[in-house]
Amino acid sequence: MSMSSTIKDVAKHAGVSVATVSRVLNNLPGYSEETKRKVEQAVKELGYQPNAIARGLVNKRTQTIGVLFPSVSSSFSSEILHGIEDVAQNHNYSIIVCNTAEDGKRTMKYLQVLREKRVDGIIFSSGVLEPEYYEAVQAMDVPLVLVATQSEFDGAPYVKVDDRKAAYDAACYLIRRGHREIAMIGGGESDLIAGRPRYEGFRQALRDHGLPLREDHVLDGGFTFEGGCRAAERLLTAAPEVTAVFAAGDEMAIAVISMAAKLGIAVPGRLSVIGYDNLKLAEMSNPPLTTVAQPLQEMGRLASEKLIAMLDNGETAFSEIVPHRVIERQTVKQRSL
Amino acid sequence: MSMSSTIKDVAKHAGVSVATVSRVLNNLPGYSEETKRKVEQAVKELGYQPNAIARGLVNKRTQTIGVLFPSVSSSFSSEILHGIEDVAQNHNYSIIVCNTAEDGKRTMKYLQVLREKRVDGIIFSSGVLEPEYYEAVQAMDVPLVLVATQSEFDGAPYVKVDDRKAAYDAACYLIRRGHREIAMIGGGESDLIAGRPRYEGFRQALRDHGLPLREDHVLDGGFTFEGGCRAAERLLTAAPEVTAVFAAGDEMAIAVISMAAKLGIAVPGRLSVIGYDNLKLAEMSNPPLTTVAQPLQEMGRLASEKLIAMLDNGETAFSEIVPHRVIERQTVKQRSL
DNA sequence: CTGAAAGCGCTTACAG
DNA sequence: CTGAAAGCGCTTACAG
Repeated sequence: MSMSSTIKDVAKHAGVSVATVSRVLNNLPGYSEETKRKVEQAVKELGYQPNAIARGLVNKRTQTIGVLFPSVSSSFSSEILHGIEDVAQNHNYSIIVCNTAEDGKRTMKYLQVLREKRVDGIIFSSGVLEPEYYEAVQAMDVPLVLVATQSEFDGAPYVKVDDRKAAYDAACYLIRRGHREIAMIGGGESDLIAGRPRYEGFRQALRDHGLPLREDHVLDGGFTFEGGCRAAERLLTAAPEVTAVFAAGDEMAIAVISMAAKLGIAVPGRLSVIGYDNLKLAEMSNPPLTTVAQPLQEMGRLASEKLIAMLDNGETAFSEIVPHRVIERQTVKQRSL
Repeated sequence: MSMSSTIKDVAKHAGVSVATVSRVLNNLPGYSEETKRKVEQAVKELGYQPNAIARGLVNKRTQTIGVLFPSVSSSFSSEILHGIEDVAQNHNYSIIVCNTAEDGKRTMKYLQVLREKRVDGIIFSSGVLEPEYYEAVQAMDVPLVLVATQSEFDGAPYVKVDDRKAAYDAACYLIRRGHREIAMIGGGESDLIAGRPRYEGFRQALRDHGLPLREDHVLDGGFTFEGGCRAAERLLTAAPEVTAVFAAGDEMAIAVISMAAKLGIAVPGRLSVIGYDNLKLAEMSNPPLTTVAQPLQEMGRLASEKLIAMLDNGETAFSEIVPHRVIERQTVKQRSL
């Protein structure tokens, strides 16, 4: 094939200098209509494509953003990615996806790669931003935005839901529906981002409604379907008095439903369940899952917009708490009091 | 912050030439242990990070791969992406994700961006490779690998399952389990990649077993949950005689289950269903979904490996049909004959 | 074993 | 309105 042509070829072909070609290509001022025409003609005839790498070298801008996910195949991450990618693409940025697998070594290696590749900015999704990570991005001197997580570091604005409040609302929803013996399956107290705060919100709701807090009704499902199954089995066999459970993640909620079915417990007939996230599988659940929704795609969009505003307009970004809301479907029953 | 240092700074600091620094950085021959030590020392002291953009400009290699998906938030795509990303990362390649949204304009625009950014290769996932797309990547002169799709173009090796055979096997499975009145909900005859072939396999299986082919038992669910619901509703209300349905996609299979539940039809008691794909939601289904599995993550890995073998070793890649298999869970019942 | 120099394909003062 | 030249940060013959 024809060797891909360069700006030099275009200049020669059009009978002008490379400087002039560069100007018309970049819509800078300083050339006649006539030269513009000649250049555009030459570009077309040669099928010229600018080399973004060369451009990046001089501009020190690559028009690419690095995005770090703890897992790239989860429905949770892909929704966020979708939002990020969409606005990025509209603003002429490309996305490099990085799967950290929640592994420190891998994360640091990726940060290194992103640095060498000179990405313009970084989005860090849903994990804890270790000091080590933070320092690494500080060192690369590019803006950082967090999504579905938060941190106390300066210059690390985040966009997320108020987890505590969302969990609080989930519990209140159950209480309003007449439930008194409510259990919770969460992601583990040691997870300070998505674990602990939801337990706290849950406990607070019970307290505020004068309901007794039974710690044996508060379990850890580790945010996975399997963990949710184990926790649900333990709960449902040991505590027949509970009429409702709040699972702080849809996969765990689905696990509760599955386990209930296996144990012959009707949902929502004998057991109500409310989830968290509103993943796509929530509406595909059988019965369809009532859950508190995080606007994941929108969160991705916002994070992307904030980062790009910093990049393109030098704006400073502020953290943003996005609204959650409970989506009523068919897994919660109204109990007569 | 300190301006990020360059190879020149390192050279000066170590008291050698940039050529020498480049050599030790790239493990080329030609320097004493002593200089190597000095250079490494300087690198460390300055916190030097090579600039991959500059390197890319001269090497004409960016160590990045562009991956095109029709949808980036589907469970299907994310599994493939996961596999691709994993092997890419192990071979020092980064992934730029592109969401084509199955839109021609968007796809072409992305191809253009990938060209300007000088990606080393392209993976095209699960859609039809239009001639226009093919020509665009031909013009960029980089290797291309297809995954979960195929095409007749030269130099477009693919890795996929044998859709026709997989559908054939799904139907056979149902037949072996004693079913005679079998329906199918597919993705539409006009989809030549994942639609038509599966209908063909299905029909062939019935024919080979001397079962009558009722075209009113063959519907189009468009590969979506909603489409699956509509098709299932139509089918289940109009054809009470069917005892089993093959849904050529897990989401549609789940839709059948949901619709059956809504209609008071027990699964698998009165209706058996087998899906296709083995997405994560298949095991979370209630009851757990029997389905024919495509090894999506592995397919992504293979595609990535093939592309990288072409890139790094100049190997030529061949198309590969990967094995499918039916995963038995709990939605198909054995009927006594 | 080592360095000076050209070159990758652009952009951007600077001078006219 | 236009061009010559320097420079972005590397790699790679070439010469020694």
